[in-house]
Amino acid sequence: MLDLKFIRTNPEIVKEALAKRHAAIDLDLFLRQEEKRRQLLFQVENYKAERNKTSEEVAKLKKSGGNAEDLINSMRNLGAKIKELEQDLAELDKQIQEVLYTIPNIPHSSVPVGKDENDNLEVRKWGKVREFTFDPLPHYELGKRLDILDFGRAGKVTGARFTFYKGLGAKLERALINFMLDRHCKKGYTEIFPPFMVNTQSMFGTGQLPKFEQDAFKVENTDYYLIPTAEVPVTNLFRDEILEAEKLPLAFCAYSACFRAEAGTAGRDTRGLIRQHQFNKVELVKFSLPEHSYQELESLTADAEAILQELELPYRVVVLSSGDLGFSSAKTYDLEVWLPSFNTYREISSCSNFEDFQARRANIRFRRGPKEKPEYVHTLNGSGLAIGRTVAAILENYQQEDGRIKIPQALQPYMGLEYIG
RNA sequence: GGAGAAGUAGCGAAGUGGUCAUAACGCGCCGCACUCGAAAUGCGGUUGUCCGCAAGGGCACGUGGGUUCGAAUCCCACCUUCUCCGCCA
Repeated sequence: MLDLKFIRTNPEIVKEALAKRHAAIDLDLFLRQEEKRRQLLFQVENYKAERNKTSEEVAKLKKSGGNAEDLINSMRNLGAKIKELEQDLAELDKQIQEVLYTIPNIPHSSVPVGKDENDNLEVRKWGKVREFTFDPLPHYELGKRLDILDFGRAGKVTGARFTFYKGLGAKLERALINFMLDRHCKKGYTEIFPPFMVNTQSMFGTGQLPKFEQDAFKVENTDYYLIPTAEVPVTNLFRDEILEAEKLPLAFCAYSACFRAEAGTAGRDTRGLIRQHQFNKVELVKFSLPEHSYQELESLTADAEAILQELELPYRVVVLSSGDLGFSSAKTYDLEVWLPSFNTYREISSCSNFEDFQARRANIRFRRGPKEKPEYVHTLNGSGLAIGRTVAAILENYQQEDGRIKIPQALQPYMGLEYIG
């Protein structure tokens, strides 16, 4: 969420940001309400100051044995008036918050202005796309033939967009999780194994709520949501806390299952591992000083890229245009891996700098020194990487003419073999 | 799920209707003094937030309501933690 004071003093910047994102929010109405709120607040506080003063006099009078009846009677009206105004204020507050909570972050100046994903800009490309001497199969076809992925029975047992991994398929998934966590830990990330459910407050803190409720799975009769990414529990680790500046940056990596309702994607990527209601992911999360967050974004992105490089999977990096940028993000790089069956690059990681947008929602702050005012940290995160899509990429890119799958060199110690099949 | 206890500053803790909330007292932390230096000792300082150019004022004692002229204090609901019982991997 944006700073209310900032919106008030820089309405033009906010309007421009909203336009870049094609977000329809009536900022002028919002600002008028906000003005009204401040007037009301001022009035209520004046009344309260009067009440406090009089109450003190009552106390003094009673202590010295005097009669306070008149004062007490005169205060009855004031109390009622305060209560009434406070109700008005609460109502106005609610209206303002409803809008405030749906205003997206301001895109960073380096973000290309654009309409949608078609305006994303390629930043760099890595690796050589393989030339096949035979017709490559899609990963779901390979998975079925090798008997390592079972989509049909998952449909029976649970429903569409779920998968059973089996035998070496299951082992490959597990090997990738361990491989990625090991690599990130070696680079200084602290491993976290988070809860896979979080409460409403946490979902609000990272920006999933209130706007994107329909994308999440809620556990009935509880205040819990299945996490759509480990970003949510890990970023909320320090909610309502004040960190010491010397401890920053903090870097965490976390494996978790991720649960997404995938609302509005009916008919898209219905086959295979690309779009599931449940998938595994290793996530990177950083808490940074504001002045370092953009260099942290570069290094976090590089850390995610390093996994693809070690696995020798061709990929490219794109910077998302303002129209494609996520709600909470100020700048996002997507890593897209080459998938032969799609004959294109598909997203396998998304690395974002949220600046203080999440920190303000979740109230995560730091202090530069004793006596200094607390400031909001900058939060960042990125997939490092999505496991299911990595499995798909390995199956497709490493398939052999005889139907076997070669295991990437770096992963062989984790798999204990060179080929599946 | 049942019974009991507790939630106040970084930690421990006092306060049981009004001059006790910039919150006693203790520990910790920071500064100063003493010292060659340190320990010990002494003195001082140590919550956050909102409105306001400022002066000044408001709010917060787990959370939300209620009673009252006035609530940390009384009442109700909820949350969390601890102890015991039950169940369970």
